[in-house]
Amino acid sequence: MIRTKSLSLHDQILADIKGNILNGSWAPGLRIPFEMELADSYGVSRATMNKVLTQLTQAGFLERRRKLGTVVCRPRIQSAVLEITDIEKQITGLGLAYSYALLTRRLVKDELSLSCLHFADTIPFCAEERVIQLKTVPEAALVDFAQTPPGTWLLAHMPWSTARHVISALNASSALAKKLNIKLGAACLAIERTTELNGQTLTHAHIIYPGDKYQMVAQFSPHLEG
Amino acid sequence: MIRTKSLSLHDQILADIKGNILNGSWAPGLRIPFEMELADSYGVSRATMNKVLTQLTQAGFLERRRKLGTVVCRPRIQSAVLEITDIEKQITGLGLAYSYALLTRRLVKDELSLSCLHFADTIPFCAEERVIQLKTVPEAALVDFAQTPPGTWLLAHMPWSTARHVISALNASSALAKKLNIKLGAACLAIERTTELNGQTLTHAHIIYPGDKYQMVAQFSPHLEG
DNA sequence: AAGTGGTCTAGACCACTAC
DNA sequence: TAGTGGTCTAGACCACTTA
Repeated sequence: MIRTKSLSLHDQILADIKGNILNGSWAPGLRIPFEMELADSYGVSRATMNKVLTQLTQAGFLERRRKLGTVVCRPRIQSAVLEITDIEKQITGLGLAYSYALLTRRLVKDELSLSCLHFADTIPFCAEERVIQLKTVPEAALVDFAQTPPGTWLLAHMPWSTARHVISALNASSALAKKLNIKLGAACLAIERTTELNGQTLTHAHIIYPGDKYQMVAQFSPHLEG
Repeated sequence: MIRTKSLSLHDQILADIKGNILNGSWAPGLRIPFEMELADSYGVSRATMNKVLTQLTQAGFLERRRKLGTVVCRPRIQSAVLEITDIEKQITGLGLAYSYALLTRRLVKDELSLSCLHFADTIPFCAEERVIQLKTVPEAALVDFAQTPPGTWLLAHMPWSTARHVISALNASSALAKKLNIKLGAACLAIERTTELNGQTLTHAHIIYPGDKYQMVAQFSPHLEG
């Protein structure tokens, strides 16, 4: 094992074992040495070794069973980490100038409905339809969202929440085509995001990107750097 | 704190603290008690408390700095876990019958190019264009892939690897429309998957779903169950 | 200089499960 | 019943950062 300086013991060992799995030295199905044996061979305590093996197990590389031992898992191209960035950051990250326009704002019952556009260098980047539940976010009724995009405002004013994203493809309707300045029927990428807090819906966003201007990238990298 | 039986101490404490953050009791920016104080208040050792706080930090809920203390992070709707399942499992998971057809198979230089279709109840579910690098997977040259889909075969015969997914929307070309039995220009969801092993490209897959038949779901659930 | 988190150890007991 | 992983503790030393 190559010992890199200024890296903790367990991180070095983790990188080493992960390397064995990723380069094929430790094939899926292989029963690897017992925790105590590994601890001895690396010259560390069982606690440190356990920390490493626990992390690798949580990351999906290993499967452990008492008495049976530790086995290398079959790869499952199954869960990938999808980066869903704030729209403003998406655009400025591309080196473009960001701007924003509120199209409509309607307040019906306990729902605030917003329709807005996000621009990259004055070109429409995506269209957003947003519904905010005022029962859960009453303060939103007092904001006009003329300057601040609802996503940005909500991110700053909400506590932690969970979100569910549905990604789909659709053909641009005439209204959408006008908004985004694209051809009627052009393929678009749609992201529907439902944000919840304590099981209650906070907000619902429908964000539509022209298919030729945007694509999402998901990296399968089992929750571990390296 | 509610103590659920048959759950480890650190898991109980983790659920408790995560609850405080998710329900807003501990707002973003709040400096929470020091590790020792929390350990005392929960009646556990510092090591156990550290395990909990380390996990929450890795999950993006907390930020810790020596001397300064531990602070609740701002939420970042940023990384979501995207489930990218095997196509056969996708279809059978919907309660439909899976079948598969190989359309073309060409061997040029060190690349094996395949074109195939996946069916759900005899209806085209998605089209797959696949290129396998024979330099990295020489065994693939001997397989005819008439019965076994390349994705399934590769998953079973490859060691661990990393993958990068690019998700986009496109209008169906005439050739694609015929294959999938959809209208010309219909919006489709396209997934481009590049699989690497030790930095070398293993295989490249281009999978296209009719936009009205399939959508992807990504759940933002910061690497922790609950 | 002091205080906090980061890491590591040695030892212990328990729970699960193959035998 | 024996062996392995799961968990927890008490104590220690170090590293980083603020004061």
